[in-house]
Amino acid sequence: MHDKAAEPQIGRRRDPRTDAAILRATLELIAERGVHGFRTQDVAKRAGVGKGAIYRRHRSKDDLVMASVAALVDQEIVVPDTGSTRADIDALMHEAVELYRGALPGRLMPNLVSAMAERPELARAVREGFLVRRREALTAVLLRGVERGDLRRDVDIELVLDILGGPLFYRLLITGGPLDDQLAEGVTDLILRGFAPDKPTRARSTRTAKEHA
Amino acid sequence: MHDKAAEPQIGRRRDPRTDAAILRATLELIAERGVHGFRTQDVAKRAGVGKGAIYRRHRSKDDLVMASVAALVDQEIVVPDTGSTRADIDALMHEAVELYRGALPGRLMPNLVSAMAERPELARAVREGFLVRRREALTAVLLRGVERGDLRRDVDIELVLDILGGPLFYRLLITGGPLDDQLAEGVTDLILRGFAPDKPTRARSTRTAKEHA
Amino acid sequence: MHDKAAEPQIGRRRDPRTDAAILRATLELIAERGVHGFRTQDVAKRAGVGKGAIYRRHRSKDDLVMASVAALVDQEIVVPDTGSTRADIDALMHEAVELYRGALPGRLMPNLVSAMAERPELARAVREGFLVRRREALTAVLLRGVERGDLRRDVDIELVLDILGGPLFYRLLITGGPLDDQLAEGVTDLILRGFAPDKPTRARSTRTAKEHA
Amino acid sequence: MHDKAAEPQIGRRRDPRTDAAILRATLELIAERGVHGFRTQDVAKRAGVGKGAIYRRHRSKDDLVMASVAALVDQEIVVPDTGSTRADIDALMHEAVELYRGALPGRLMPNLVSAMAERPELARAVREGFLVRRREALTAVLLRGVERGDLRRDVDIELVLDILGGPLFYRLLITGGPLDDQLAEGVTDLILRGFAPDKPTRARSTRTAKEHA
DNA sequence: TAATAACCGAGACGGTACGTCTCGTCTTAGG
DNA sequence: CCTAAGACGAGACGTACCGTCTCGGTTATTA
Repeated sequence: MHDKAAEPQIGRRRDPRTDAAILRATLELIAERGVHGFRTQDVAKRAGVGKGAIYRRHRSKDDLVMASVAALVDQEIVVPDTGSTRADIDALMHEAVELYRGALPGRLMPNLVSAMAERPELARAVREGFLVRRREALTAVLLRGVERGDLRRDVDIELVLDILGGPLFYRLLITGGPLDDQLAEGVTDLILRGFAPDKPTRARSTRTAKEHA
Repeated sequence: MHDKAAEPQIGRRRDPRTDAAILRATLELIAERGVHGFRTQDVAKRAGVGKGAIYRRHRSKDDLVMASVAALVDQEIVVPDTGSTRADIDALMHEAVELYRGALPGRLMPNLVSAMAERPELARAVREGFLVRRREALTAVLLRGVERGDLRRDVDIELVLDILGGPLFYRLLITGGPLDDQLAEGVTDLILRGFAPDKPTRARSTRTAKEHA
Repeated sequence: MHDKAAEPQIGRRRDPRTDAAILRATLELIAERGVHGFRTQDVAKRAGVGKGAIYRRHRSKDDLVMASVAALVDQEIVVPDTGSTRADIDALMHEAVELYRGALPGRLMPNLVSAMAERPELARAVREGFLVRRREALTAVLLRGVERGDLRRDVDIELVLDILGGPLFYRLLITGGPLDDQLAEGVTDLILRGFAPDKPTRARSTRTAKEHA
Repeated sequence: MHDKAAEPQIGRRRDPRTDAAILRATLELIAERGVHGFRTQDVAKRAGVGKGAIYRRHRSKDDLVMASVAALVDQEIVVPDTGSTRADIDALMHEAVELYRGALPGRLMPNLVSAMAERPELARAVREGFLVRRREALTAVLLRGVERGDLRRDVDIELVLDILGGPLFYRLLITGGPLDDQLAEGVTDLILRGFAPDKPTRARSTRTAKEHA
């Protein structure tokens, strides 16, 4: 958003429907013509607003794109609690796969990456406003896994998070490989196996192996 | 290159130093201002050439970007063969970490990602001209690991490659986390442990643990 | 004025101080920045009112300009009657010189001219509401001069009026020459000499009449 | 013109046909839609050029209008020499009347006036580049008239020039009165009669002196 | 006294022209 | 035919301004 300052108490208030219409039109146009293929004038026309209304809210076209993406991904994350560490991780991973397999995030994420590289404050906003929530949810699940004896006590949580998320983004952004359940399950499986406690905790590891089979 | 056809035999010949200066200036400017943030005019000025010289060689700005990147990544990859699967993987991973920690590729990659998303031919060029070679080197090492009994015979090579590379790009592009040896070794370690053959449980895992320590 | 209709009998009445403040601010801003150089928003700010208050009174910016000018020039003209034709003309001419030498009308007039050229109704308003009164006063004086025998009976009053007023505006608007008493007296003198009755001077008036015919 | 500086010696030269096409299109559009009623984009389209070509030559729309006018009025003035002072003055006056009666100058002059009031350097340019030539031609004719004995030796040339030109502009800009031969001849006649040498008629000058006192 | 209606300042709104900027091409004088 | 410099046509961008509308609140007349 352009003005994060508190709303002025006098004068006509900004119409929230205009806010929404602008973001909505932007997302539609990005999906139709690509991030650099649409015109601000088209956004204005489709949203039924003037260009001024757009630029009052977003300081540039890039900013508009970013805000639209942010609005799109601004959703609650529920920490799953099925009783099974594997099932919990799987739930979050499948959710992520679903999200990025969608048309819009798939087209937007690459541009977001480039914008983040050039604008640190945007990078911070995306990380703190979006990634952190997913990472916190995963962290909660992983810590329960440790408590439950499914994961080693000295597991490097940061590393696990990057291994869970990395391949997903790698395929989305770089290799173009498939974002599917197989990926999600392959990674989850590796984590559970690779970071399983060393000890002779047989019963549990057996169960894990069974679930995999 | 714009004209791959045979060089004309008459008239003044193109100066190869001009070719190089253009590519070099382009890479610098991409790193400084991003793929969409630099201007062809700037490339001309920095390279000390006219815009004509650029467009005689590259048919568009995107083409110029592609050629520059191609020139950058056009380097040999040696497949390491130390006798130890872990050491071989580590060698390749450390090399990659070194590469992306460097100034130019590190700043180039985020911009490249966004450009790739919009230009499939650029994406293909980058994948085939650059990634594929690293992946093939890793694949060779992994297959030797399988032969050697360090990895399961049914290991999903594609998945392993994505798990090896994913976290690296994830930190570079998204989280901003550190690109260091700890990351490289953590991932290598996980792969070797997670995809270790099941049966000969004890001896091997012990050895693996030792190597890690 | 926007609504010439009778004031509504219910609701809050328009504040006459607001009426005046708007006109005053408009005139100041026209003088400062020209007819096309000021903004309605500036008028509102300087008058301490909202834009709505302006547009409730004037249907457009041009209308506002017109009303402001009308308010400015809405002044009585007294027809002088000293007994001397020369003194009467001089009185009116000096008054005019004084008026246009002043800051506001002097700066307003050039802008007004351009606005008049594009808006016939403004031109008419200025002519009828302002010029006509001066011209009528002069006409009265001139007709008395004719009766008194100071001017020829067949004098072209319109032409005399334009010769009296023209040089004044010419200097104000075009040449930038001085608006001073010397100008006023020079023109007055010429009129009295050039349009003096023929009789007392035989040779000359005959020749003039011939040439004119 | 935007850049009065010397043309750079290297690079492509500005196309003089583009210069002319822009001015031509501008004049046409002014005639069709008025000075403020046309759009720069329309000029570009009609001239078959890009907006850049316009703004490379003229720093603003107003500047473009002015340059167009300047091009229009940039014509040689020939000093007439018929042997008759009256005929010489008449020739110049009729020429001026013809000029300002035309559609374009008639529509442009008012705007020029307003622009001159706001931009002293424009005012100077118009005066020195255009008015001065007419005034010099008239001055030459008047001085010959003095030599010839048709005008008083002590005639105030500046005043005469303003009386000759003033009524013309007054009607054009203010009163909207007719610009016709009658006006030209009436003014010429008055000058010749009013500034005729005193000598042959002593009584007159005495009387005039008395009235003035 | 309460309801009603028009006023008020502030400022967001839709619309539209402006002037800037960049791309990829073309033109010039020269190597 | 190459080169550097820079003008060219095209068209999107972000700004500025107009005249309208909305907001919370005030003022005056009617009921």
